[in-house]
Amino acid sequence: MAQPIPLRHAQDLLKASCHQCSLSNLCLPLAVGEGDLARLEDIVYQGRVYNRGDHIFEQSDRARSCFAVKSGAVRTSIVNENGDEQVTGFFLPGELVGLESLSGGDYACTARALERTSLCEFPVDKLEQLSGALPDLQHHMFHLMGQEIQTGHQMAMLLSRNTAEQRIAALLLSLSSRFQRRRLSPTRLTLPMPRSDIASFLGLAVETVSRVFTRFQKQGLIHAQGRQVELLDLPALQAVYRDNGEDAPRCQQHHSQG
Amino acid sequence: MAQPIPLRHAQDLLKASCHQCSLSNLCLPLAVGEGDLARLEDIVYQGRVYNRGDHIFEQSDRARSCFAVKSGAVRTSIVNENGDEQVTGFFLPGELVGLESLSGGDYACTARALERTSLCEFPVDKLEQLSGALPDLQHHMFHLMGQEIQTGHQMAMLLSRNTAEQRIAALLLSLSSRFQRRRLSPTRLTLPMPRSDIASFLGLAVETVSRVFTRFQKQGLIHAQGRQVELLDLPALQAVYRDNGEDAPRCQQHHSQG
DNA sequence: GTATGGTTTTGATATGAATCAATTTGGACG
DNA sequence: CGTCCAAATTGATTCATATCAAAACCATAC
Repeated sequence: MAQPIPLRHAQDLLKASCHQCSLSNLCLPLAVGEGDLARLEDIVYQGRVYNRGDHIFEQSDRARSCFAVKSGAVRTSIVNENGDEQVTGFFLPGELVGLESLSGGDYACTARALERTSLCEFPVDKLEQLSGALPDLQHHMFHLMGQEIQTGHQMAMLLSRNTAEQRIAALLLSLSSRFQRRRLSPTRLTLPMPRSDIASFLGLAVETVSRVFTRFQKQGLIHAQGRQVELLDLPALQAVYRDNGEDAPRCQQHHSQG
Repeated sequence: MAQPIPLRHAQDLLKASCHQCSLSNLCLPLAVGEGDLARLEDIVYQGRVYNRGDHIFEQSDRARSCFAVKSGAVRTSIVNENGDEQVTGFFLPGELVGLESLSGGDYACTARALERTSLCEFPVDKLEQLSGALPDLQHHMFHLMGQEIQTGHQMAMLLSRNTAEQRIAALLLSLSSRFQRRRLSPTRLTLPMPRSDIASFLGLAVETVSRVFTRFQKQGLIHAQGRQVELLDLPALQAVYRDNGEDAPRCQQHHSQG
């Protein structure tokens, strides 16, 4: 049942046409010049569509590819030796999942679709080969991986130094700006993940996440209806993230009560 | 005073001789064939020696190089917008510091020597160039960066799911195996960092670190005398890391109450 | 329309680690 | 050899969040 790489039918093995992709300015194609784009298209497969819960790759399977999200959303998670799982990332359209697979060996995490999702698949060996030939692509891969390392450090900071409120504010703000990057509303979001995934990702209990959502709502920072979230006061959320309980607000912005 | 990149005297700008370096089997040279080693040596500078506390590079400075530790130890840290600092990593001989600098732009963290330390310096532009020419080197760079991303995820897991005891056990075990890689004793370590750095790295208060050390000592897991630490019972430490408070020990190992 | 199972919310309580406060240790240096 | 300052330890108390328990909500299926 669980295939390392999903079985594909012939008609699914479509060469992707980055030229026509609306995400090309967010995704790998942005790294290569018009002239070399064809060579990137040569190695990419437009994969099948995944339904909610479908696994894209599984921890410990041989790492063959990394994936770009075309539509939908992906979450990655790792399971430690004790068997408990932690969500390690959420990936939205235009973002690359499984960059660690470039380390060779096996996938260090499991990737699943959070909703109906379509992906482009980049076989690591070909991607590596092409990177050797296209300095711009190599540069961009280094860039992306470096970013991912930095994100990890930010995450460590968030997890070890920040309160539940700050962590959730940070996540909402991150999602907001990533939505904006795609020219979607930065204030009206539909969260692709359940509260439990948010909790796992932020190192909190589900109950805490729920409580913070209601607290934010009561404070007028957000309006949340299940997965529909409206960010009513971005500056205030930023303030929460920055100096949650701190007495002295650094800037002139302070959020309204009620 | 604070130089982005330390000033060097002419005699310090020595071409490194990876051929003769005892760490070549742990460091970048291991990636390139005997024939290409000279090309790597061409781009590496054997930097000056750093004293305890010397900064190697500073957050927000232009990222020009990454560094391999030859001897001594390095710690990296980031400072967030609130101004509080978090230690993000410790680097021992044979390990590469500042891989994120390959993302281009500025350093995302500050690196300082924890003790008298000597480093080799790899200018990122040249390293990138050479990676394009030497597939094995490129492969290795991807490998290292992928590893670093994975380490980040492990860290996130540790910080959000594990108790103080588990975090400290994990750190001691990590140091132990990294010492062993260098053919040093895996049980008698001299910690290169103060308790406060351990605390910051693991997201704990110094007091907690101190308490756990004494607790471990009382339980006969370690013998600690300041920075001198002897790991008396590695399997027990592993057990602590795995299933700290859990009722049912998974394996046959249970530690003695000493 | 009503049953069903998972998700989310809410409440009460317990607890691990932070914080505050003080003491001890140990190395650097005159 | 004693002084000094930073690092480390120990103790008492507080607090944020986990945990336990239950209710409410919501989508889907029947």
